[in-house]
Amino acid sequence: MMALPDPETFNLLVWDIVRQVPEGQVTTFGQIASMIPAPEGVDSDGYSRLVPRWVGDAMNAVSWKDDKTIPWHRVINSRGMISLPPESQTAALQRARLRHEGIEFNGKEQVDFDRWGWEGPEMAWCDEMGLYMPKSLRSRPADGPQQMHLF
DNA sequence: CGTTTGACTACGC
DNA sequence: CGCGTAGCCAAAC
Repeated sequence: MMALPDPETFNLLVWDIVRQVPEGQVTTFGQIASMIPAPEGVDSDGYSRLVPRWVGDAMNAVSWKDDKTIPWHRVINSRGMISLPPESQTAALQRARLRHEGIEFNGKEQVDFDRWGWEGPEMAWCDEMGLYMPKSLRSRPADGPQQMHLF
């Protein structure tokens, strides 16, 4: 698919991906970056090495104008934390929105990816967009708030 | 123009 | 584990 597009086009693509993240789930800058093919090819494990920092730039542009069609608050860093300055107004807004969607933070202000991490978009959508399927952020099946007994 | 600075990550002590 | 560092490239200084 396309080589690395100009920044404007790149942002549009990133925003399209972010729009796929369902309410009540989170993704990371790195996970999004790994979906986008880079001109220099892919890693040994099949994923592109696109600089996740650009994804951060794209998110910064959104939160600035607070485009309501883009759930920018669902994008956090690989440590499971909000990546904005902790004291900033924007960080507070992001945290409030995530809490409102039922996402919890542990004592270290981290989100548990095993419970709220996005597993990526539908494969059909990726094919259509010419993107890689990302690795799931979950290392084990999500155990809901209360797990169900099978007898 | 050279420098500095990022909503980042992976890796090594 | 936690913290420091190197590597990334575009944008702002």
